[in-house]
Amino acid sequence: MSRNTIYNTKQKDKILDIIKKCDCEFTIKDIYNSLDKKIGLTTIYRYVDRLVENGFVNKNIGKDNITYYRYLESCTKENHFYLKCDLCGIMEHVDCDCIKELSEHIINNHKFIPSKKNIIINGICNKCEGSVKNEEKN
Amino acid sequence: MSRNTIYNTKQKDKILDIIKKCDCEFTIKDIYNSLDKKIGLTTIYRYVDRLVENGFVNKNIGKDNITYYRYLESCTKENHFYLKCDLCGIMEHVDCDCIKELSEHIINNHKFIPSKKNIIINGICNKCEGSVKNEEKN
DNA sequence: TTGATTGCAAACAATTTGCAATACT
DNA sequence: AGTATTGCAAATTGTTTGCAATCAA
Repeated sequence: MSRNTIYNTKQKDKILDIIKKCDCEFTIKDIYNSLDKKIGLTTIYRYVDRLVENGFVNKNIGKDNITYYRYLESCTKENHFYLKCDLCGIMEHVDCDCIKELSEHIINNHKFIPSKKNIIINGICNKCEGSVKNEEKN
Repeated sequence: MSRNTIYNTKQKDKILDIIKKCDCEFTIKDIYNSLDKKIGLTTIYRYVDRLVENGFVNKNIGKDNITYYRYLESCTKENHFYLKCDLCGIMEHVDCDCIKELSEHIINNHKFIPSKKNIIINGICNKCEGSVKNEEKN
């Protein structure tokens, strides 16, 4: 009978350790390369995927076409909110009441509980705004 | 001598046509499958990549691990806003002033222009709420 | 003891590259 | 004519799967 018990292992500990130390984006290979004693790539993929599913880690494609992950650090704290630029890819963390207000509104009016870990709004950052060009689309 | 001239071709026209008609996310295969007379996959990849580079299309990885693209044109149109359930995956479209207000706040206070097309807030929908579990990160 | 996890090798899928043929200006 | 573009086949890369061995509870 499946009981869905979760086991703690050295591999998971080690991987989470490394992830927590990256204060920026990381790739699966970054983790692999940081390991003194190697862990199977498969294991890393599987565990990081789990963290993504549970909302502790964010996953996205960089301009260079590489898959990057980010530890959404303070997931136990309230309302963490990021602005992600579609052009340069920078993800800025914002701590502002506006998000708390929005959350409450959504809960009350839309019957939906927003994640407090990873609210990410895409758009265009200040730096990139100037450089938005209107070239032809060819 | 390279002049970097850009040529218009039937293939590009056709691809852009299809992209513009999708008012939501699309994949490379979506485009390919929409074609009556086939265009090489390579060509689609190359052209869509160009659109991404030029900022006309946004690219990202979905929860399902598939690469999705979005035509950004209609950033000038209405606020499009979705609530996406992390558990069942349902993405509900919401038309509400709260998002307009938030947008304005972000523009004014955070020097960031939110995409008006693809604001997606993750969380847990009403139906799934009951089944929320509080597992560890293992 | 039981079920979860690991890690290898193999399978798979998505994307890129080389290159000759073709189309655009 | 000269350069950009196309599209096929092959190569490459990233990720997943099957499965037997191992480990945590």
